[in-house]
Formats: sequence, C-alpha cells, structure tokens
Amino acid sequence: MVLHRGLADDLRQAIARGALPVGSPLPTEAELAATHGVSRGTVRHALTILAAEGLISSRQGARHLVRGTERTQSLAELRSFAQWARGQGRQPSGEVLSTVRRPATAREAGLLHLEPGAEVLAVLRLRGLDGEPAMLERTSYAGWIADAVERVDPRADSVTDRLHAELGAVFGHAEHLIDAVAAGVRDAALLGVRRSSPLLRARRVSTTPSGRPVECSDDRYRIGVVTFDVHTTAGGPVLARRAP
Amino acid sequence: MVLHRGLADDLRQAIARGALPVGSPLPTEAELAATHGVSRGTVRHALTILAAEGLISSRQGARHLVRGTERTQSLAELRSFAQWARGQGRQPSGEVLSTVRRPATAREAGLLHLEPGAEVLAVLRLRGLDGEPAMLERTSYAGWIADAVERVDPRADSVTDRLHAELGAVFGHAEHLIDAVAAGVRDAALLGVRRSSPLLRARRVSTTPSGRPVECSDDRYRIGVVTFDVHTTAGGPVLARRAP
DNA sequence: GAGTGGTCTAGACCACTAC
DNA sequence: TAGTGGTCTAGACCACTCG
Repeated sequence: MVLHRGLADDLRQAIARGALPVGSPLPTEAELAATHGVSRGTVRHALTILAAEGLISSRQGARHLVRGTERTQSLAELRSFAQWARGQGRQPSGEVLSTVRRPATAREAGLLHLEPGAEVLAVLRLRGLDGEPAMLERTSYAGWIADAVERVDPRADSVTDRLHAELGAVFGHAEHLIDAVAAGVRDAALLGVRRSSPLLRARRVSTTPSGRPVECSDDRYRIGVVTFDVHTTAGGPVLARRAP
Repeated sequence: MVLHRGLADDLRQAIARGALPVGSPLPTEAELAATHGVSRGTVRHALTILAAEGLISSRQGARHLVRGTERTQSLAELRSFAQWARGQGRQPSGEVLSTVRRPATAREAGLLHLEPGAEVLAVLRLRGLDGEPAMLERTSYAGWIADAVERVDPRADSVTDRLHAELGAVFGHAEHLIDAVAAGVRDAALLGVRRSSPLLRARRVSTTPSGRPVECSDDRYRIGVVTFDVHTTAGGPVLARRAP
C-alpha cells in the first residue's frame, strides 16, 4: 500500500466524520509524521493531495486548515453519468438512439488525432434521471476502440464502466469545454424542452494515460439538472476562460 | 528565486517555442537535474506543476510526454475579466451600474460566513469586450473589505488588480459553480439579447489564503463570449458535476 | 523567539516500460 | 535487462506566523 495515499485517506475520513471540523487546524507535519510513522516528505505528499481536492489550505508559518468536507469527484466519476447519478442517490437511465460507423468529420479528426476520413463510431444517447430526460450525449469513439465499444451492451448504464472492466485503465486525461447553447429542434424534442431554451453544454476529449485520444463527446444538459463545480487554489490553476 | 519555479518556467518556454513539440518526450529527470544543477526532488516538483497545468503527462517507467502548449490560467487571471480580455488581445470595458450597501441576503450570509443582516457592498457591473456587451457581474463584498473596494475607482478596468495592489494577496482560493440560465428581462435589456435566451452563468465565492470569504459573485455571459476549459488528469480531480 | 510550513539535497529501493 | 519514473527517508536551512 502506498503510504502517502493511506495517510491522505485517514485525514479525509477524519474530516468527513467531523473529527477535524471545517476551520480547524491540522496537526503539524512533524506530528503527523511521528504518529503515522512516516517521513515528513510523505506527509507533505498526502497534504498536497488533500489541498488539490479543496479539502485543506495552507500558508507558510501557520498550520494547515480544514477548508471543506466534500471531495471533488474523480476523473472516472466525472466521465460516467451513471456513476455520478448513483452517487447522488438518483436513478440513472440511458437509451441509445443511434449507433453508426462513419468517416470522421474534420473537427473529430482534429480532436482525436485521426487521418482525414478515418472511421469513428458515433453514438447518440439520451440519458435520464429518475425517469426524466436529463442529458443528450453525442459521443464519437476513435476507430481503434470502436470494436470494444460495440461489444459491450450499448444499453448498459455505463459504457465507461464496461470499457474500464474490459480494457483496464483506458482514460488518463480529459479536457472539458463548458458553455451554454440554445436547444435546436432535435435537442428540444428529445429533451422535452422548448426550442431555443438554454442548455448547458460540456464538450469533452478523453485520452489514454499515454496521451492517445479515445473519444470526444458533446453533452447537453437540461438546465437545473447539473452544475459544474470547480475548486481553484492559488497553487493549482485548473480552470480557464477561453474565447470560443 | 525558487529553483523549482525557475525550472518549470524554462520547460514551459521550451514547450511554447516548439523546442519540445507536443508528443515528444522530455529529458529524463536525472538529466534535468544534472543540466540544471538541482536535485531530482526539485525536478519532480517542477514537473508536477507542469502536469497540473496540463502541459505534460507521465507514466511509471516511460518518459514524461509533452501534451499541450497552452497553459491554463492562473487564479488571478481567472477572477479578473479585464486581465483575461487583455491576454486575449481584446479590449475590455466596464461600467458600474449600481453600488449599494445593504444587509446580506440569507444566501450571501451563508456563502460569506456572515451574521444574518451583516452589511455587504453589492456592485452591479456591465462588462464589455471590444465595445460589445459581454457579461453582467453581480458581486457582493463582505463588509470588512467594502471600504477598500469603495476607495478604488469603480470605473477601473479591474477592481481585482487594484485590491491586489492595495491589500496584497487577497485571494487564495475560489469555488466556481457553472451552469446555464435563461436571460431575465433585466439581463436581456442590459446585455442586448432577447428575453429567455441562453446565458452561461458562473457563480463564485473567493476567500483569503486563510479561508476567510471575501466576495461572492454571479456572472452571466452572453453565449459565444467565453467557454470554460477544464483539464482533468487521473492524478488530480478538479471538476465535479453537482446537483443544483 | 519559538513554532511551523516551504524548499532543497542525497541517496535508496521498487514497479513498470521498452528494447 | 537496462532505463526510467514512483515512492520514501533523513536531515538541513529559510521565510513566515503568532503570541
């Protein structure tokens, strides 16, 4: 077991159960090192992880402080609508409306680093929450993974879970572009909203740990269904405004 | 000068000018340590920063790889509309529509950790980009910083810059909630869009490095003006879906 | 001025990749 | 099997906070 991970887990649990309330100081790094029988470097590694999760903050000379109790979600949870919904105690549903192999568009070829005209597997899914339409997901998988995607039951709650189980850790990195759009005719009909009403859009490109693009997606949420939550600390910039 | 920061800057520049193209491997950690005359620990610290910025990725056993050329923005740039616009080569403008001291609403008191009824300074600003209305910003400053805010010229491009200059590093942490909303009557008139057309909304709470809330804000962007960009790596979860 | 976090070093061993 | 990154240690010094 990795020591710094174990220590981070311990502290996260202590924060979650209120033993370390929000606003209170953590033990000093030296104390944590002594009580857990590890070196100060390992303690600092664990604290860095908690800081990146938005749970603690630090200033030179003063103790680390507990800043929050809720851990931001993992990459896997973020990519999987079904995992997220279940974590919220809600009932996810999914319906595949179409599946087609076709040549990549110019945009897809660029995002997925494909030759122009290479084949992609395009899947359109309507996802629901507690029986209500919630999100429309247009995903294009790179050709090299298309067979694996088609092998898994497309009606499965979470294709991501299945791919993970079949192929191991497929994803290592993702980029999301978040903005708002007006619902088109088709969007409106499928999601049960009026035409040109607001939708929250998240466009995503996922890659393997070695940087090879796997899939790109255009997800459109009904308003009120989700909010994206971003923690930013002075140490770790993670969110950027962009010109479209 | 901090060594790991200097090394990170060097590598960032090498990536930006193409000396280390996207997809290519970096020198080994041992090589970087030798050529820059620092220890391997310092090299790893620098590489951790670049990874958090989405510029490089790594796998055990293989070399670090260059993944992108564009650094995500710093916390300061993210909070300041004017800084962001200038960085894009565009002309920011700003107009304060109203400034009022009033008791905090229940929501504000909760977000800013204030006593019910404590005073806040509420500012409504219309921000423009190249002369066009772009964003409507409703900011509430906690009472303890209200005087400083009122002292700076409210017509200044960037109140954030001025506060930073006057008070030092005011901000240490921020949380953003991003979703979409329909424009209300007032929003629509000020931004020059039709009523109930889509707007991208970012709600923010900023705190000092020690965790004291400074301000909360509700920013509404015309669509097409900005896109939020989030990098997620397996190591560092930073974005979360949330139920509203 | 004592305490505490931020930075840096030097060296070690292990797990994984690539050839 | 050699190379490389991931983890951990022990110790040092500095910058900053706080009473």
